[in-house]
Amino acid sequence: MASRTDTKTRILDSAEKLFAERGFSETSLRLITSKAEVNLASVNYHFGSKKELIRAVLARYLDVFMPAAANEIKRLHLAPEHASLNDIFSCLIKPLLELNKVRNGGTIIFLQLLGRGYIESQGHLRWFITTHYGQYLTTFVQAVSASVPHIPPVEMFWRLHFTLGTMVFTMASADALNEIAASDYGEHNNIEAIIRKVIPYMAAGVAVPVLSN
Amino acid sequence: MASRTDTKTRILDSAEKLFAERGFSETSLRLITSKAEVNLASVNYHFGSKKELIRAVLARYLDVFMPAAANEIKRLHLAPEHASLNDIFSCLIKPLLELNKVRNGGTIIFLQLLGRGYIESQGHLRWFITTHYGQYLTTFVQAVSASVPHIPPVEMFWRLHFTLGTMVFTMASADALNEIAASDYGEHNNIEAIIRKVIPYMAAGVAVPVLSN
DNA sequence: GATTAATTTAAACGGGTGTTTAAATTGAGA
DNA sequence: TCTCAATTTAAACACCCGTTTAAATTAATC
Repeated sequence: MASRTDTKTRILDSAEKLFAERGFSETSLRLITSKAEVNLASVNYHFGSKKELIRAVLARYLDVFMPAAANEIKRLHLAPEHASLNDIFSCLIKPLLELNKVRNGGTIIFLQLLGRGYIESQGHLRWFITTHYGQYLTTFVQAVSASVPHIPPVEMFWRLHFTLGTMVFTMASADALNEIAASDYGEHNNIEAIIRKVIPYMAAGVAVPVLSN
Repeated sequence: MASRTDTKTRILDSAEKLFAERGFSETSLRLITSKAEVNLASVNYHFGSKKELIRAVLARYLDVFMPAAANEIKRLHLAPEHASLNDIFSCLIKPLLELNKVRNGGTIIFLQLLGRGYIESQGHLRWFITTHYGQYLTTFVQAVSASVPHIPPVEMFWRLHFTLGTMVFTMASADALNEIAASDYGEHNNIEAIIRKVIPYMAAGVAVPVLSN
């Protein structure tokens, strides 16, 4: 049933790297299959279409990350003291970094894929994520809301999307930013360092008091 | 020299709307020219190439916005008291909203174009903006840095890019977010309301004290 | 009004895209 | 070992893209 390395796996491995680097619509199936050293038609044979390949690439990470993240949040709530926003965001670091064990560079690939997915207006990905992993998202949103009860729901809706934008944009351009930081300031960051930089920024923004003007 | 409405203008008007809505690479010249009711080849005749059209579309806004923004920042510094981060960010609101007078919906179109430009990895736009408007950007960065002197330059570099990501992502998905906010919370925001929501979020993130861990 | 330059036009060019087809090959199960 | 299903392959399909060409049209100058 399987050849050298599973053709399906070779395609997924090649696709996720290219998708993360250059985005979905900028990556052709011909490039993916040539890097994977498989036949062009095998993508449609195994996945049906490019859209379904994109979803499969993301699902491979979401299936690992989402349960692990939800678990961390649940554990956080077992502690008696009130969890801070920083705690909630920070407890996602471990599940994120563990993606590096699943695959080399898995963490940044996952975050970049997520970024590309939300940036490229392809609605099918938004739909796919919310219908398949919506429960996990709800858990997260509720945890955040509970930790800053002074923020009304509508305001929280906006701020969480601001946060999504911050994260997504940062990760999509992480490589470029890291290069500039290295050449201009001599600072070399790995993905964990960048995550640890962005969390306080996002937490402060979400928690800032609402002004009535 | 000019026909009905200048062909050049018809192309620019049609292009900026489509570019803002669906991104640069997802918008074909054929779509632009058919909506503008001009011939396909006229784009290459008047602008040379698609890339140069993209730059021309952005330049039309940057040439208005950048000097106006720099002027506001200069005026801010004439006041004796120390300008807060919120003040600095907020003084960009007026120049932004005045783009609505230049063209209908100009403000959001400009911000979305900016977002698309930074999101799509097309390096030629980054280069174009920094070489043609770099002095204005420097003015802005210096004003921000001076208002929160406790943030070291490297950290400021990262946080300003977090801010760029927040802004850019929010504007690129402003229409979608507004629809959700309306249907889920009954809240209808115009572009100014969204800007006034995101500024405190960004200001809080940029100013948050750096933790030594 | 004739001449010349600027602009518009329809058509084609060369290349890339995702997808489909039908034949060839491979791998198990009987 | 033969059979039949799963997989791989090369080729073609139909379509979209940005750009170029050369002829037709329009506008401006003398």
